[in-house]
Amino acid sequence: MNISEFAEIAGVSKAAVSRYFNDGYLSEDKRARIEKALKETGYSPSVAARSVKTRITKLVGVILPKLSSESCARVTEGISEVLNAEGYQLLLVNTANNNSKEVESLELFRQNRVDGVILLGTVFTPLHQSVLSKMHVPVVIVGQRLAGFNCVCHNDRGAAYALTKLMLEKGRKKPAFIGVTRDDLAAGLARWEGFEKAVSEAGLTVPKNFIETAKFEMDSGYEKAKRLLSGRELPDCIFCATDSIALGAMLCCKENGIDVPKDIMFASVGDTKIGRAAFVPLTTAHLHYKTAGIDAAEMLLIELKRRDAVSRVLQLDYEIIERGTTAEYETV
Amino acid sequence: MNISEFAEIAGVSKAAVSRYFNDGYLSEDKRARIEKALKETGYSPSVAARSVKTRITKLVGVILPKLSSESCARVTEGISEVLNAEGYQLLLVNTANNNSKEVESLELFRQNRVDGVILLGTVFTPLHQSVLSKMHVPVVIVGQRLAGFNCVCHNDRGAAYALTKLMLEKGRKKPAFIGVTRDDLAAGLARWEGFEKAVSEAGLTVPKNFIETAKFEMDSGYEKAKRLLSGRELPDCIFCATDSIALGAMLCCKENGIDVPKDIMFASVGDTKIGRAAFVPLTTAHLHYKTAGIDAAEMLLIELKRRDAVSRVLQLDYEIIERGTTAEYETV
DNA sequence: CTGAAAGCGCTAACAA
DNA sequence: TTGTTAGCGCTTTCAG
Repeated sequence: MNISEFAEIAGVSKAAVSRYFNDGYLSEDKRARIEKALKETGYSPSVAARSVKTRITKLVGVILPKLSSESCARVTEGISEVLNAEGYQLLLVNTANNNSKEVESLELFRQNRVDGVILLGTVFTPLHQSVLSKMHVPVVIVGQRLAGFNCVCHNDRGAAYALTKLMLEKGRKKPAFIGVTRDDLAAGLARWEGFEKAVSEAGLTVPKNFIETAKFEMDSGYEKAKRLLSGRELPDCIFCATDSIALGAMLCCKENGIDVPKDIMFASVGDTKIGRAAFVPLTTAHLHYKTAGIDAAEMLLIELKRRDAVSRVLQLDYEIIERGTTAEYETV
Repeated sequence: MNISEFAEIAGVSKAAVSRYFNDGYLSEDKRARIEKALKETGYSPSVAARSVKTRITKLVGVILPKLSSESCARVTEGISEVLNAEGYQLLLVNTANNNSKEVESLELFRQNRVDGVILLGTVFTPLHQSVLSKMHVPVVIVGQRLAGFNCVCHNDRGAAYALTKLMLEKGRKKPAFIGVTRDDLAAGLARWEGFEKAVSEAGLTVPKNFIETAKFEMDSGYEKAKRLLSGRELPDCIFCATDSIALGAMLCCKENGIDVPKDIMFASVGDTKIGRAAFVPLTTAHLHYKTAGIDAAEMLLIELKRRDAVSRVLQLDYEIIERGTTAEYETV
């Protein structure tokens, strides 16, 4: 049914119906008649037709690297909560860690289809920059900071620093690092820098073979740990960029009869469920993922209202959660 | 820019442009001119305007109870993979376990906005039935079976049966059960039935206080286990409806000095990451979540093409993964 | 406060 | 093959 048919049934004009749905002037009489007809017919206006006129879609595009990653899912939950409450719907794109698909989706959104975009960023290429800067709708980036754009990000550097320091202060002298690609400025580079800072402040140096770069997966953490543990000398603590990586590495230790935390301490960033129930509960830095989603959505909402040119960066702090993987070892 | 302006720039008619984007007849000459202009201007047609005419949105609504649940995320990944490849986008609604929001979203989608709906179902009320049957677009339900609708579901009963049987065959005589609400016909009722079947086939009965109903969370599993363990007599094996619940319950055992699997064996359904890295690796039934998503998407795609009246039910089988929580205890 | 009427940007039937 | 033209369902002036 379209607006004309419905208007006829309700016994009012098309314009009255339109006004009913768009807070226009309307007498109580007409309003009542429309409401009655609404109940009878179940009519609801076509979103598409409305968008043609108003250029408003009430759609927000969300681009994320991996849906089944707990952190991404949490961010998206936060986004969804805020945006749904404001009558927006999420257009979700899961790039499956395919960087070029990120750009594709941006291109797709650049045209029309959405009122705004939230991008859970990973690695930014010049292509990203160029597409992003040509965007006609407001964009908020989550998890990364990109000059000139609205960002909600975490204190990756601080978290990595604090965790590494924690282990070194417990007397560990041979720290190792399993990170992710430093092309990822947040989870890769910043966490690396934090680790490095703590290490050098402690007057230590890390041999090259104590540094590994993994993928964002447990299996990869396992593999890298295997290499780490195959050397002549073992590290006595390992900082991992993510909980999954840490868990994989810990599994490798377990298999090789290496005791955690006695022989090797572990700490990583993320505070995902997996770390809590691990065979040795994982010391981690809680990042406020859901809050990041909420804040990003609110930032977007603000942009949607008053589009000013100034871009903002919001950094959320972390929280250290000490668990078994960094427990002091009691000398008997 | 709209189609008229673009047509002018390209030096062709509106119709030619429209045909270019809709596989109509077009001479090579015009095609080339349009492509050239496309590069220069970056024009792309308005999806909304197109939808008004064609009544096709290329949007599929996905309704799910909890985004940050690994199983839901996996299903959605599968859906996304298939649908994106066919040029569809996902309109995601996270109901946050709010059953009435499920109905609301269906209502929202019932009107227009989407070409089809995939519903990751939990508990169906009569209201669901009524809204679903009034849907104007094809619907596929994942994870539940609802008479008269297209469903992709798991063999919950079989998985629960097999896991319980596995523990009983290892000589356990006092099985307990931590499930979820039986209003959830799949994860609740069917898994309960599977458990019951194995138990009664073994000639055992389960005392009332060995049956608990938890929420879909680790904490809830913990709480319920606490009650279970506070009784005079302890169970010697516990079947849990989900991995999270099992993990929570196991954590409770650990705190109380109860050995897993020696004192109590555990098994549950889901095969989520969390179970693999647990302090005792969890015996579980792998449900093919991603495959379910893929199959559901394909089912929807078929419906989208030829809308016949017949509804189909696709049941995916499980796979038992034996790990430490059901390891034989060696009598020394 | 109301309704008629002119579009929004696109598609598709039609005649050429 | 092509261009003209009449809508798709809605919003929004504008004159009442």
